[in-house]
Amino acid sequence: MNNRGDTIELMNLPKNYESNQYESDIYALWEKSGAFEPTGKGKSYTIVMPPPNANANLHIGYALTAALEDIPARYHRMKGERTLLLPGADHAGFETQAVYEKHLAKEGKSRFDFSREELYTQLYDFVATNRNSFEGQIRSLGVSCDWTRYTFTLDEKIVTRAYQTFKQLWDDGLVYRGERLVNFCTFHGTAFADIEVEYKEQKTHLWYLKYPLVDGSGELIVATTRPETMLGDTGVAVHPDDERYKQYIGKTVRLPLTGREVPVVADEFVETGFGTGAVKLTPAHDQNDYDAAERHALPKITIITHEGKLSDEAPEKYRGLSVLEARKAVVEDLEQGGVIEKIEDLTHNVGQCYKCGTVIEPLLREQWFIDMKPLAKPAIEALKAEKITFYPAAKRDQLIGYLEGLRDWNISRQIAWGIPIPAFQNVDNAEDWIFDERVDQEIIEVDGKTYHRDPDVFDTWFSSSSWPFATLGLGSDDFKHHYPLSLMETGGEILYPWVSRMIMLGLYVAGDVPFREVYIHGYVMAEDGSKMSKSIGNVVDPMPVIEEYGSDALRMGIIAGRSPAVNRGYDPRRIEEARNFCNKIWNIARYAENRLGDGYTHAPDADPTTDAEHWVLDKLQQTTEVIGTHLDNYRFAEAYETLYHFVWDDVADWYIEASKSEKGGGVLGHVLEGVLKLAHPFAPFVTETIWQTLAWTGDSILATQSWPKAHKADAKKAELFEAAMTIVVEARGLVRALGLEKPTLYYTDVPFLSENAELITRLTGLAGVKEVSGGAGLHLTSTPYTCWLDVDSSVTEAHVERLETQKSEQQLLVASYEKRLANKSYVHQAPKHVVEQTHQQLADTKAAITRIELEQARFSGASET
RNA sequence: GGGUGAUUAGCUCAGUUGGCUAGAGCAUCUCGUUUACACCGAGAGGGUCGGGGGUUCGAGUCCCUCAUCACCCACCA
Repeated sequence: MNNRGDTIELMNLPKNYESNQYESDIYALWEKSGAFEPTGKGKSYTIVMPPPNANANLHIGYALTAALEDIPARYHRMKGERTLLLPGADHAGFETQAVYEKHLAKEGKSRFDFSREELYTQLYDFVATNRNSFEGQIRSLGVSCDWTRYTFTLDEKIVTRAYQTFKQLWDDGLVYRGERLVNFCTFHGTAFADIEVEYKEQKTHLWYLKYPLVDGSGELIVATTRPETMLGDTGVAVHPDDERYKQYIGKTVRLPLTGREVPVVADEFVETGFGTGAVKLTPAHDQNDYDAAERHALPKITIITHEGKLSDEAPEKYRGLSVLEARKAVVEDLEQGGVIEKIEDLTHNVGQCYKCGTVIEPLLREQWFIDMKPLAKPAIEALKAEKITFYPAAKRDQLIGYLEGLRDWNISRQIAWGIPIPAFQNVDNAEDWIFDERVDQEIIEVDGKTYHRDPDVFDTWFSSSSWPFATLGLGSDDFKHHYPLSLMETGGEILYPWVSRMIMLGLYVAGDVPFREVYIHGYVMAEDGSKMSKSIGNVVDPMPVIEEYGSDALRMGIIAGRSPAVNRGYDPRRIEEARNFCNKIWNIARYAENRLGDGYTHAPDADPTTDAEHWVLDKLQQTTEVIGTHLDNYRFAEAYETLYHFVWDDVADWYIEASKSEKGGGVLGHVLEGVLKLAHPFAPFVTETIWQTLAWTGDSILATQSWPKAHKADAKKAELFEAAMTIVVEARGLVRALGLEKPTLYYTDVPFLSENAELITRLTGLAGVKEVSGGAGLHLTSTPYTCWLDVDSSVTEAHVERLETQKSEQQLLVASYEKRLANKSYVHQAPKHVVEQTHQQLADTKAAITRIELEQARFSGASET
């Protein structure tokens, strides 16, 4: 009668790990205990977390980010380093305002219904609500950050830092105000930096226009995709070497519709192969034309306003029309006048606002610019001197290439949600600008003169550039300990806008590179490999995943098999795999706790006695080293895989099974601790939960325990366990392949088998392992120890067949080894250890063949008699 | 146009400086009520590493080239 269920009630813990029962309590325990404050005595390890946008909930990609930042933080903390993982939130300037404007639109309002001050207050409240929810989500992901140092990008210390950096640039003459072409979104009413413009292919036409020469010597034909801009033309350019047009250089053409007379200039930017090789120049509305106009001192006529309408500089009949309306009207009029030579179809890229898709108009506007060349130079030098290590390494060269071609940076934004620019303009003298931090006032008096505040705010990235040292507090104790940061973990999309600028301003303001290492993560794509997007509706929310599978499972499932900077689809099967892994750890602990019993007292240095114990301690030692090396090199997926197979294959499948035949306890307790510690950076919740249930851990917290240390093990005894494993594997194989019914394994005079008899019996499902003085049966061929299974004669034919297959497989190997060793170049040129290895392989394989042949001989002899 | 990355088992992907018979998870097939776990155990099948050249004793790994895909940068008025 099986009364197991009735009598065995030993487990204190439920069978399956129910993550959602423990996670929030465990996080609260960590936070309450101050486990995440930088208290380590060793060297510093610091990550300042790229602050997520405070305007929305986190998406699944943030789970990857969280894991990539938290795993190294927990690992280094356990190694005793002074570890700081500093959290924050980003006001995300324009991003957030765009989100908020959508909210307003739903209520039938727009930003024009409010003053900038009113908008700012509303946005602050809007963001405050959202911050709570994503801070909770970061906790749910188990991120071991120090909340006491939490920083928001509009906190006073950050704002003040932005002012000071601006002032320093101002004093050094690196910031200037100038009228330049800016990328302007006429819908949002703000300018963008070059890298914020998104280019998309558009089908349009190429119009060929005839511009008559004033002297009557003919006409020039220019090609354009924007015929309406001809109203603002101030010249025509041709390539200086273009034979077709040399004769016209210096002459004058008369523009149709406006009648303005403009010069023909020679400029090398013209591509002779495109269009007609003659280019109309509209300096106020095209960057190339602007540059050419600067070189040839041509005037700039603004015919498009910031609202996207034709300006008063355009002929009266077009004024007030939108750009597209004007295009239509202009084309009609040109056709009437016979100016259009032909129209071709053309597909080309058009710059768009990345939020609303409005075509970006290059418009002239007074803005603050930073002179980037002097900032880029030291950054390039630092990168070339390899002061920062990149993962993957190729990103470094990419960044250098970017810095070498850098243009000046427009830091003015015409929005409400941001840090006001601390600059004031003399109301009586437009050229007179002063720096002043009294941004809460619109008008100030200085030296009897009246100044008016610049209504613009900084580009978000301007203040973010100081993030590494602004969060720590330049010159503070934290700064001394933690700057430069160890690691900057971020996505590839902000390599240019953020990473590059942090490096430049870190060097400029703080005098050193801001971080030693940069890890670029790939993106979490939708399951089918496409981009996740709200409009398509394939965005995965991490919270239900955590609810169902647990935070640990999400963390491990999402780093599994990922390489830096490579995009990959979200794979729920990996999450499930990791959930099962958590459960495996859980059940190892249940087994161990039961096995060790209430009377167990933990001794960290318990001596191994059995072969299996020596073996598992040896494995634990090796695994600790391998995981450490992987983590030191930010090979997260490899580290996780190493852990997974150690815990599952070595500990659970072999050691735990072996331990059932043994009495011990000390080593089991030690191995359990080792597993929990090694797994902790990856699966903090389940490991800490278990730690808290252990009788001997007292009030301690796993998160602040030390990383496993070496433990004595006898390599020879470990090898004996490997030998037992080999016997078990082959015996299982024979039992399966030949359909044997619970055979017995016999041997003669093998002490090691006597010692492990019970173990092998149970692991293989044999009737027993017995010593005899002699006998016949199926001999195992994979082990040098002489042992055999007793079987009846019905299976011998299948056995002989199997032997033949095995023999030919081994013979193929022998042939390949012999061929290799016969090659003199190989023997002489390959490294010694590789050649020696081949010799060893050859010997081992030959020995195996000898055993197979011996067995074959036994059976051929048996069948002959 | 320039650049980067990818292409390995049915699927999703590892494979660190060139060196054991190329791996994992999932899926498939077979067997299993062994005192932690069916979110489990034992086994099996499955790949000429995108094509073609080359370097090398040796190439999934390095070089050239072609093809396909993805992304980034620059833009042709």
